[in-house]
Amino acid sequence: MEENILIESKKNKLKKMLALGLNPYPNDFKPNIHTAKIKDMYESKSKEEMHNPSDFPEFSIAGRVMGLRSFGKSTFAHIKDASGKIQIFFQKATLGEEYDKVLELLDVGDILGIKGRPFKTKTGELTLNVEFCKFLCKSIRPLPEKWHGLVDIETRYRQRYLDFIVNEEVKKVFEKRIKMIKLIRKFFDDKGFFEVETPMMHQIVGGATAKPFKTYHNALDMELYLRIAPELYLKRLIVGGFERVYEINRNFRNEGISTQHNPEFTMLEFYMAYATYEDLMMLTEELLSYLALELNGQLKVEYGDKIIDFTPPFKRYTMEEALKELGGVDINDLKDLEVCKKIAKSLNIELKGFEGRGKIITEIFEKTVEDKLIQPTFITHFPVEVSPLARRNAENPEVTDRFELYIAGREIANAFSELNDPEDQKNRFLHQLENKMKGDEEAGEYDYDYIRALEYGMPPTAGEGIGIDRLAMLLTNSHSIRDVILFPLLKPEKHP
RNA sequence: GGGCCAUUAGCUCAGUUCGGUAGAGCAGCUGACUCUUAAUCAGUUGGUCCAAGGUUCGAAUCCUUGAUGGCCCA
Repeated sequence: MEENILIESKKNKLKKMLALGLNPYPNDFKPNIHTAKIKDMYESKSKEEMHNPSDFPEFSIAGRVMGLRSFGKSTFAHIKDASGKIQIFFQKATLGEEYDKVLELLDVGDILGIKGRPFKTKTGELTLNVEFCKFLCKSIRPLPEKWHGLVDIETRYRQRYLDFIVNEEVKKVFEKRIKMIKLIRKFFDDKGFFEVETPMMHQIVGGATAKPFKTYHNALDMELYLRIAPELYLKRLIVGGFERVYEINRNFRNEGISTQHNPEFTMLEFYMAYATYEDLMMLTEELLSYLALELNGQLKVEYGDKIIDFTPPFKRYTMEEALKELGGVDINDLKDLEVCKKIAKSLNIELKGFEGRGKIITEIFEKTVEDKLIQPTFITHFPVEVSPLARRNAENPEVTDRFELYIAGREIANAFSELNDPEDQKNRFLHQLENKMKGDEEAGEYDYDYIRALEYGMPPTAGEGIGIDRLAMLLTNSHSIRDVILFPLLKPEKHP
């Protein structure tokens, strides 16, 4: 295969290095400071004070060369490390013969170790005057163009490392996501929750309604599923006496990919004994307003052309109220299954035959109301049929003590007071099995051990799940889930 | 699953209307240059035009199928 001319040019420099006895990939240089720290130290000094490098100490830095401006006997470049960038200045007067050798071998993209003293240039930019320079890694592929950077979305996702090298703002999104997750941990740790890890490989599909990924354990000759939710294990811990637990980890759902869906995604689930779904609404308001304030400095957060206001309390509607007030659907019509089916049909909702009234009402809600819920809004009183693990409402046993939180037209959180009546839970599982027989691929399975656990007794508990990726999207003003996932799933690329 | 759009040099993009020698900038290479920062100046290399078929004297361009990606809808 013919080598690209740019790669060939860089490989030629690599060969020259080898011919000169230089190791292109050594690991014996230790930087002693980050570039941002040097900038902090000398930011306030004037360029007159910093005219002469020999007045200042020598620093060792390491990073990637990000620009090369050569003038014959002197050359400027920038070095980029994890903290940022700093300009460096090579001078023949300082480096002697070493100057010509380095400049002959150096390309943008190479990783260098530099020792040098700081000064300020005519334009006032803090710069290190290079006194020693060592190649730490020779790059043999050209970087994308310096001005436009890397724009092609497919390449940005496939080669995220390149995206990070040339598109600085991308790193900020992920730094914010990481900070958000740290804050969430702090929030729950401070309230006495234990962070736990429960199995990712399940023998029984449960805890949510979704199609699972299947896998296989050879030694045990056993089919396993990647978990669609950790719920049933976390509640086993509540049975065991933990009282407050949370888990931040991956769930896997074998469904379509879109700007809102990645097959593996990160979920926060937490469970709190002796609490109700109403307590969790307050806790959720507290958590989200805390995150918005800590991450963006204010409770009003820009999201596209909208301003999302995280100031508590959030709006609350029962599902019926929301259908009536926002969806324009008459709740009296929804009391009859056949009328529900007609309304669903008029809204182009596809029914497979196993759906009962509760399921259809929920579908009508999603179709007519969901995208109108821009500001944070709790929707409560979900039908029992779509809430197989939630406690029934004391006044109306057809609905559950459950809420979903919607922001920017998307489901962000789902929570309920937990069903701890083993007999009721058993019947709900059996109903799920019936639906599975009727063709509901998302229906859960009967979990014998979970029922057994409930029979020992689970304290009254409330639990909630929050989609971390979607929350990160909101707080980083990102409009595709792929922009907040480091390596989103893509179809395989063709290699030449 | 359906509709629309995109795919041309390493990168960012023209060229497709109306078929007629494959283009620019950056990057690379050669040369000049000791305060630039998209350095500048002169010269220059580089192409499976996403893939496979078809129409045509002739296809990056028109047609068909497919691949990948994006947006919208379900």
